[in-house]
Amino acid sequence: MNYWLFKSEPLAFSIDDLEKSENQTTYWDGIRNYQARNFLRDTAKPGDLGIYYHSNSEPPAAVGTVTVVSEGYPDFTALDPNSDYYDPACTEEKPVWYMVDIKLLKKFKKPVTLPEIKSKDILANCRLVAKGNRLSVFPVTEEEFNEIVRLGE
DNA sequence: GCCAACGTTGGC
DNA sequence: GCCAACGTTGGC
Repeated sequence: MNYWLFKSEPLAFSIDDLEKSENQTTYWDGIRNYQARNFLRDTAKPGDLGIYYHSNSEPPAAVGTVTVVSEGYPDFTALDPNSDYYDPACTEEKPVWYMVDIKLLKKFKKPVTLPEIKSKDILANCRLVAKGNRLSVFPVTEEEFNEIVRLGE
């Protein structure tokens, strides 16, 4: 069982978009960073839990919880020339990029803002608050996950 | 809009 | 293999 933080710009795909999706499930596409790719391909498993986080929003905030509902599998948007995420280096045989499916568990009653997260000692070592963190998916500890959930309820 | 941090690219 | 240039992310 792993715990993750999934970061998304709400203008691109918000938690409300996820809520409106069929079965409140979506494929987490567009990851084009090798470290994040490795997490999705090699480590993420069905049943894993995650925090859904809105970046580039006012304020930046954790807004809910999700669960992983698939193994990592090739991100087909990389093969689609019409996709923003098209990567001409990818083929069906060598997909390079991977994604997982995630399902909404619960929207927080109140968003847990980045300043609030930064104010908690328990979350001081979370990668989210690490300087220069740019990964759009990364692991968090069970304690960090539970603390953010507690703050959001 | 600015800029720090970081990943990637490509010339050498 | 080095590293400068460039693009992107994301908080502020």
